[in-house]
Amino acid sequence: MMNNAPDVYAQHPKISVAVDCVIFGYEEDELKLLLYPRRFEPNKGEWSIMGGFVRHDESMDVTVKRVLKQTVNLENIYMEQVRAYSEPDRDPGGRVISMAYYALIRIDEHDKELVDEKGGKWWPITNHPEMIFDHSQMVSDALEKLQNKATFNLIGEELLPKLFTLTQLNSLYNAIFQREFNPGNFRKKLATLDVLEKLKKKDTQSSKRGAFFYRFKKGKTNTQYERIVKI
Amino acid sequence: MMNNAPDVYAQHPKISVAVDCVIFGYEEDELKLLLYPRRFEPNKGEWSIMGGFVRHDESMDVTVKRVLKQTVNLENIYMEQVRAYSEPDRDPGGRVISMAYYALIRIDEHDKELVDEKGGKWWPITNHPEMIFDHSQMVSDALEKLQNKATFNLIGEELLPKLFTLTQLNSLYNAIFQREFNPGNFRKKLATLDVLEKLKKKDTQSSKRGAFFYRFKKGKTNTQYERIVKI
DNA sequence: GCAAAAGTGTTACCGGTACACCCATGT
DNA sequence: ACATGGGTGTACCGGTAACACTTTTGC
Repeated sequence: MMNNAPDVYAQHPKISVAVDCVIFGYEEDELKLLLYPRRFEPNKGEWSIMGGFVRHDESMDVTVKRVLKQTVNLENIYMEQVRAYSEPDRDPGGRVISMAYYALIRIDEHDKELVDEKGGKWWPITNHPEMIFDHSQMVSDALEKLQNKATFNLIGEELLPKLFTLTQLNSLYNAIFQREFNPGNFRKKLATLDVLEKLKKKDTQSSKRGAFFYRFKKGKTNTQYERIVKI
Repeated sequence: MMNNAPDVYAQHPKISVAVDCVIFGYEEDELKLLLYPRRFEPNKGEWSIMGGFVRHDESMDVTVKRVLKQTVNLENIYMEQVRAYSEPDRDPGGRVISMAYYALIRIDEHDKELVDEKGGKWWPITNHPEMIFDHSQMVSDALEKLQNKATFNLIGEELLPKLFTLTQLNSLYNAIFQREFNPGNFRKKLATLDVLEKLKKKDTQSSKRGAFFYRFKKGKTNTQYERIVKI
């Protein structure tokens, strides 16, 4: 396409390149991921994460954005590269190199009808089915990346409602790391970070006393390098 | 090639896929990287890291191994994926998606003649020339990855001689992080890790008293999850 | 009053840091 | 003897973990 001369590039093999995106959401105190039944052979009907092929005019980031738009009808999603999977025989249907990503979305904001239409289903990270090819590996690598991210940045903005309580944030961290952080110590740690803004309003959904709502301070998002939890 | 039926895969674009490898070495108390003058247009003669195209029957790891064999004539090299670079216009010569890797080698063990032949040159990480395309970005991303690795694993086995002193290891860490770690505290930290084996022999090259040689314990390599240095 | 979740206070401990100091040896 | 790098000891400080305790409110 861009070649206009006898070209060293032209003699090299070309390969189908895809992205596969682990879509994480948070609901009912659980970290969940969105899986789809594969729509064509090979392995038709088995569970997989959503993916798409990289087009000639797209960077991989753009491909993922397009896939997310088509999948959950959301834009401006937080996402991150996980790693590339390139074993020649990883996909029995043909030679495809795939770059895994993970994305964080608010489950309550996504397009449920669109997901239903394509047979998508949210699964708890602690209890999901086996997936095609190396997708199970992608999921576990993505979770590891997410945990790493959550260690050095206070995440939650992309997964929680815009207003949330410290208890909810605590529960999110419990779900991500699959362990219980001490509520007292967790909120003391948060207090040192200067990323959250306390509001006057209270959430009375889950307690009689009510818990103050918080939100992320503008401009502080994803700019922290604090260590949130110990490894 | 593997297609044998009307195939959904066949309709998708195919793209040239390359790997580019940041080769790190350690010499004269400095972390260095190996750069080459590009051998063809566009940007012929400008500095670049070594790369190669992924063949149909190769995983990316295998491609890197092949490139390293051809470049420095070494095998069984420690290497790690950095990230993918996929902007459509990143390479003015054509559409190429590149996966960046870094590799760690012992400078004194590599094939200097082979490197010379191709115009390769070792540059200190603190003072290297501008590179083609996004290679400068690859180098800085690779260094960040290496620092991250060195934070949670005691590295050195791949960069230092088989026998080394704690002072040398200290200097390596200084070079990687571009700061001075306190020698007393550094060696106390090492003592808690149970990865190094103290030998009876002493190195008398750089001091009158002599410093004990150490080596990495078998089986402990790259299996540590300790935090070596604070971020 | 009591249960239940929100939120605070107290204390002990561990690990990092800074830095002073001792050790061994060639010249 | 003294300079030089190797190596050890110590004292302080801050963050973390464990956990007891108080607050608020609906029932």
